[in-house]
Amino acid sequence: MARQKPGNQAGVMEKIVSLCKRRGFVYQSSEIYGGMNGCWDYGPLGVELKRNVRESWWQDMVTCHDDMSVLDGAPEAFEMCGLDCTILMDPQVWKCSGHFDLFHDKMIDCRDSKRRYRHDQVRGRWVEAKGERIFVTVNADLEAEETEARQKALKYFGYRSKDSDKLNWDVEFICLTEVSDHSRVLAPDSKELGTLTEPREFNLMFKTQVGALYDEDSVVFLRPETAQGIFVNFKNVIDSTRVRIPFGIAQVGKSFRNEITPRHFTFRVREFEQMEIEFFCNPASSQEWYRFWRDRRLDWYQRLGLSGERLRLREHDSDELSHYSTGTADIEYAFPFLAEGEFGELEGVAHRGDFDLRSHMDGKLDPKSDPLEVELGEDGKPLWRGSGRDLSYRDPISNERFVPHVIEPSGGVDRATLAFLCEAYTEDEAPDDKGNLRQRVLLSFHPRLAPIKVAVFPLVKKDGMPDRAKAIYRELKQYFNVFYDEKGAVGRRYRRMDEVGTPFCVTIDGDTIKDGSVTIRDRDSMEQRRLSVGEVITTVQKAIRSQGQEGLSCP
RNA sequence: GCGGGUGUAGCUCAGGGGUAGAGCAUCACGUUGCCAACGUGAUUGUCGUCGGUUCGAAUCCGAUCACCCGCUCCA
Repeated sequence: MARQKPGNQAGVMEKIVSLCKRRGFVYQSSEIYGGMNGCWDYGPLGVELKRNVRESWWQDMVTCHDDMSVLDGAPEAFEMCGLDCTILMDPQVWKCSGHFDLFHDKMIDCRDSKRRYRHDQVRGRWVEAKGERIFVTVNADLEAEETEARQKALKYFGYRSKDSDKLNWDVEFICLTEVSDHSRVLAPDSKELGTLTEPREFNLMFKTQVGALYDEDSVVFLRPETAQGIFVNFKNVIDSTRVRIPFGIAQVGKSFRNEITPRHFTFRVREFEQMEIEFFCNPASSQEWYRFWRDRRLDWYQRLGLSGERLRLREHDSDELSHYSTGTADIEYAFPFLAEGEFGELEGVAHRGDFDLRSHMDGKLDPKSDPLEVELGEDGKPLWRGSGRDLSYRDPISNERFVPHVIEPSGGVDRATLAFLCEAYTEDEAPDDKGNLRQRVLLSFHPRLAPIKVAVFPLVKKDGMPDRAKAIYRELKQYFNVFYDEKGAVGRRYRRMDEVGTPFCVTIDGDTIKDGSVTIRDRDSMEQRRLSVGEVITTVQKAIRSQGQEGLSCP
C-alpha cells in the first residue's frame, strides 16, 4: 500500500487547515465578525488533542517523574514539582527580566526601500558639500562604515572618487537617535533624502491596567513568558517544600506577545500556551544538566511520534548565544508551510546561568557585561532595582552557598500540537467495497494524543447490534474517550474516524451477540482482529502507553 | 508596517449589473453483513464587512477586516 507523507508541496498546509476547521480541531477566533488576526480557537476535537499534549508533558515531566532513580544521561536523581502563577504580575518583574527594555524598541520604516530598522541601531555621519548638509546612514559594520558612508555621499552629490576631499565630514559617527530632523537623512537603503518615518514604538508586551481608575501607576502587563513566575517564586518553593537542588519547577500557561506579523496558522500567534521548566542546579554540574535536558526533551517529541527527519535538534552557534549562556538548543520541526529545508522552533532548551535569579535579587543585569553586572542608569544607580531578597541557596550537606544555575526547557503547547497535527496528516489509498482504490486521509496520531481513542460501531442497525454496541460503548467509556456511531455504511464510519485520528474502531456483529467477541480495527494498517471486550481495554491501554512507532498496530 | 494574491453554502470551488449555482458534507426514512460513490426526500447563504456609483450591485469603485505568498520582525 503506497503511503505518502506529503512534503512541503503547495497545498498540504491548506488541506490541514481545512480539515481542522471541517472536523472541529481549530477555528479562527471571532470568525463571525470577520476574524481576529493571529488568534485561533480550538474546537471540540482540537481541545482534546491539545489537552493530551499538555497532559502528556505534565505527566512525563512532573507527576510520573521518578525522583528516586537516576535517569539515563542525568548526573544524579532529581525532584520535580509544579507551579501555576498569575498572568498579571508586578511590572518590576518585567523590568528586571529584561523584557521591558527589550520589548520597547523604537522602529523606523523607509518609505523608499520598504525596510524597517531599529532606531537605535542605525548609525551615520553628517556631511556637507555643495552648500548642502545631509546625514548619511549606513548598513555596514563599524569597520566598514566610513568607507560606505563616503561612497554613498559621493554618489549622492554626484562626485567621483577623486573628489573625496570636497566632502566636509563631521568628526564622529553618531546614532540616528541623536538626529531630530529626518528630512536631512539619507536612509541606509535609499538614494534620496527624507524617506524615513518618525520613530514608532513597538509595544511587544500587552499592556493593561488594574483597578477601575486609570493612571500611569496602574499599568501592568500580560506576561510574555511563564518562566518569570517560576523565578520569583523560587524562594517560596524552597521554603515551603522539602525539595533540594537539583530540582525543577514546571508550569503550563498562557503567555502573550504582540507579534508584529502573526502568521502560519497557530504557529506565530499573539496569545499562546507555554510549557516551561526551570531546572535549578549547582553551577559545577550545570553543563551536564544542560545536555541531559536537551536530549531528554528531544526524546519526548520523538516518543510521541515526531521521529522522522522533519524533527531536529539545532545547537545555537556561539555567536547566537548570550555570553552568560553556555548553551542553547532549539528543537525544530519542518512544518509544511515553511520552505524546503527550513525548520520552525518547537522548544528552546537554554542554559541561562544565574542571570535571572541574580537580576531578581540585585536588579536587572546588563546582558552585555562580562562578568555580569547590574545595569546602571544615568544617575549611576541600578536601572531597574531588584527585589533585594536573597535568592541564593545553601546546600544542606556541603554547606556551600551559591546562586543556582538554571536550565530552561521552554516549549510551545500550540506549536507542539500543530507539529503533531502536521506529522499525523497522511494520505494513502485504500480499496473501497468494490475493490477500487480510493484516496484515504488519516491523522496517524500516537494513541496517547488522539482526541478519540476508540469508536464503537454496530455493523448494521438491526438484530440487536445497536443495543449491544451501546452497552460496550458505556463500558469502554469508563476508561477512554469513546465515540459511538451507527449511521450509514460501516466503511464510511471507519474513514470518518481515520480522518480525525481515532486509533481503534470496535465493531459489533452477529458473533458478538453469540459469544461476546468483537472486532478491533487498526487505523493505520486497517487490519482487524477478533477479541473480547476485556482484551479491547488492555489493547488500547497498551497502545496509549507505547513509545514511538511501536504498538501503533493491533497486537 | 510595505508589495502581490484571495474572500460566493459546513468543505472544495464555478459564475458574474436584472430571482444564488455544482460536487462533497449534514439530516430523515428505507436499505445494509467489514472499509467513504444504494434509493427517496430535506436543510444550508445578507456572495467577508461597511460605504459609494446605479432604476437595480454578489458583480463596478473605495475603504476596511481576515487568510495565503514575498519583504520586515521573530525578543
